[in-house]
Amino acid sequence: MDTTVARRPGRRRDGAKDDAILLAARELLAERGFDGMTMDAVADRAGAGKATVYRRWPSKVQLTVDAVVCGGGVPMSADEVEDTGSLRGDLLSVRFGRPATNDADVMSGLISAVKENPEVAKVFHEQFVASRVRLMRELLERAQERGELRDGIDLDMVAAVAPAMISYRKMVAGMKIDDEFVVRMIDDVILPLALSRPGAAEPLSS
Amino acid sequence: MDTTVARRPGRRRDGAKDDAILLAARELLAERGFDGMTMDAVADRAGAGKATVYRRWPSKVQLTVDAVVCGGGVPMSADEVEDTGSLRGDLLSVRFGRPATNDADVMSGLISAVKENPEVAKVFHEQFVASRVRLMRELLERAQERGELRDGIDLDMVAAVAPAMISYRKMVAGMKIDDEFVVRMIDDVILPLALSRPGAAEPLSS
Amino acid sequence: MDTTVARRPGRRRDGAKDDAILLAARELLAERGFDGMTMDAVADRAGAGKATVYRRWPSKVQLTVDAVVCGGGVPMSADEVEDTGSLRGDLLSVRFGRPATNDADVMSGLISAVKENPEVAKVFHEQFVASRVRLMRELLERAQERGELRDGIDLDMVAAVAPAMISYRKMVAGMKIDDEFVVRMIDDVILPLALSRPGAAEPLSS
Amino acid sequence: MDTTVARRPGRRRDGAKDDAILLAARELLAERGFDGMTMDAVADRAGAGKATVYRRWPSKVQLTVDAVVCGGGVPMSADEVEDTGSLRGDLLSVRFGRPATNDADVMSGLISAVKENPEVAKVFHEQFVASRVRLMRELLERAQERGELRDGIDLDMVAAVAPAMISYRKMVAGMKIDDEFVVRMIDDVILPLALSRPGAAEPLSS
DNA sequence: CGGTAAGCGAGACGGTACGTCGAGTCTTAAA
DNA sequence: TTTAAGACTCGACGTACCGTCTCGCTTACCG
Repeated sequence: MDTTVARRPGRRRDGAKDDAILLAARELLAERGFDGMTMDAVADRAGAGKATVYRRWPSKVQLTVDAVVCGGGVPMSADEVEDTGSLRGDLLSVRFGRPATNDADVMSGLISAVKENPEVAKVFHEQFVASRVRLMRELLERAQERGELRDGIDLDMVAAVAPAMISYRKMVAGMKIDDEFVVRMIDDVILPLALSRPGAAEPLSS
Repeated sequence: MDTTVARRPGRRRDGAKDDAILLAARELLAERGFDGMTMDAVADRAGAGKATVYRRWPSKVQLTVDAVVCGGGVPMSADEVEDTGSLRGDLLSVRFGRPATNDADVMSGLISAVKENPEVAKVFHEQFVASRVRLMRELLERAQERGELRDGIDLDMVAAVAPAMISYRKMVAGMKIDDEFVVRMIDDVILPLALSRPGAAEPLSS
Repeated sequence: MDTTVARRPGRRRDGAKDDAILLAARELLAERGFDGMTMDAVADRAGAGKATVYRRWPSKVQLTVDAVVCGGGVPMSADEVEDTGSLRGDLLSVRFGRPATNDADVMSGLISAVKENPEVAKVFHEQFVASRVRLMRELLERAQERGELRDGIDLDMVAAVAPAMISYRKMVAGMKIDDEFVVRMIDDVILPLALSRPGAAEPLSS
Repeated sequence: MDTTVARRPGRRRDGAKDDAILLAARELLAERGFDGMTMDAVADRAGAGKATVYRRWPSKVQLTVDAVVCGGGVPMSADEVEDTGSLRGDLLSVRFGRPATNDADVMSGLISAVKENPEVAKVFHEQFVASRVRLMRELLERAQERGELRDGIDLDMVAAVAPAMISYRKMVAGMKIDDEFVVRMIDDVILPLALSRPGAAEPLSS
């Protein structure tokens, strides 16, 4: 076992630099978009040399991905979401897309990066697609155990609806995601689609 | 007699060049992606000089937008969609997103463009968001007149579901849009959401 | 004689335009140099279209040559120079380079043009080299007939000295040609070189 | 201890690149002329990127000036010219303008540059005017000490004659500078002008 | 405890695309 | 048929950015 084998000599990497670089990248991405986030600017703002940046990340897109990923405040599992007793309550407590203030600003910057590099696409997909869909699916399954859902529901499809509508609104339509929209989406789309009593928002509690 | 003020002199722009340039741009965009779509290459393939391209479009992103927009094979109005007698039939005959061979390849290039330029965003939004949502809404209204839809439906929200799911799948998830997906989306999401207890869903609530 | 044969139909060339174009060219050449004198600017200032310019002159360099040539106020022959009775007097009355105020400004613009086009070089040579050298030579011959010159003189070489020194001073050294310089050149170079009595400027009149 | 202020960090410019670029520029200038000397071509031949070229020279004309200047094979001082014992011998051993293979091809490109930029003009003047005139003057002074020169000579004017005639012949007349011309210029112009009745000229005045 | 291997900020490097601009040609409606 | 206006092709210019490489310095381990 060479877990600690003869530690290589030389100066160790400054762990704080990773954070500084990621922060600089996130800020610039949000401020100026993907193209505006030049590597020189990132290094400069992070107080680092370009070589330091490239020693840690092999390319701009990889850095971008990590910058975005590291800031993700979205719950990754239903365990992190308190059980409110109803699907509606659970969804409202999550309020997709809200927590990470500029998640979508940053996400749009990634879209082009994703196209170039399949490896990035994989990471991106996991971070921005799968995790959200998975969370959604877990919440739906929790509701299903409660008996809230109608029969014959396609959980995979339904779980994708909310993430799709949110990212579409922000990235494609360019509109902001406020509480009013989220609530309306939940009440007028997700719940009618998922629950067994179409008109009733809280069917089981009655 | 033309009331327009005595046409100013000089050679008129060659309308055919617009088409040639847009076509070249579309082809290159599909073949090589946004970054691979060099302005020199576009001009070259179109048999034009770069100056001619830049006389018509002020920047690469503007050209890209138009190139994508002009090739849109999506029907812009419900009048262009034959009335099959049912919402399901109408939707299947449209199959959003399918006709334009590689909308998404092209669209991803636009996302960054949208961020940079509000003017681009406006055009983009109209072409890629509003038109599809509008078409969807018209089809829903047609179904409503037939009495297919359930009461209290939020047409605006429902109309946005299909476009959102399709663009999300293409751009964010990076998966392709095949017939199987479209049919499943229609049957498992759109119709359950819109119709007044269609097919198998109805018996359950009785 | 077909001086008026069945006059061709259509609009006749506007003779005044030639002058306007040449004037514009000369002005721009003097103001901004050869590169700064763009054909668009020439056409614009002359109130003409570019096609009109190119119908009359086949290229920028040709126009430049003509623009320079047309303004040339240098005597082309010794006949135009009054016989003052001495070489010194003749030379002073010519004062090479002085008449056309910005001859050399314009000439320097031509140098690069000359390199590109042998045809231009021919015209240029005739206008700026041969004519001046020829004039100089004729004045020297006139002096030789008077018996002013020393024996064994190489007229061709001596005739080239003054034009060379003047253009060198203006184009290469970038200094201006004033009376003081011209007089000094005549008295300290040309006359000592040409006359039979080195120290005496008016040898024969004594 | 070095009093120089703590060298600033970063990779230093590769001095060899300057030479490579200048050489490439000189070659291209000679092969294709000023217009044919593309900056891309210079960078390419020098094995450099365009940015590297522009980091060192702010414009094409500046580079051209330096390219021409650096290659000057003309002696800058009389000390570099062996004392042959006579003015004639000294002059023949210098043979102005000959060594630099194609000074004039290169020089013509500079003329326009000189007009645009006073800073360029300054460098150009020093390199192409002052140095040659200075050298000539020193040779004349050496001759004067030997007692070769006639009295009352205007050294400044005489020193300018040869440079003027050579550049005039090359740049304006477009003729080449061969030995025959140089020898003739020396024997028929410079020496008769400078010497106190040398050879054949002396007997005539006696 | 001093050598040495690595990390560091700075910035030059090769490449390559962008967007501008000039020369010379061609096309149109009007004169 | 000529004119003014201006669009056309071609191709160079100068700028900016990416990812790499090279400096001189600093940091830490290891013999």
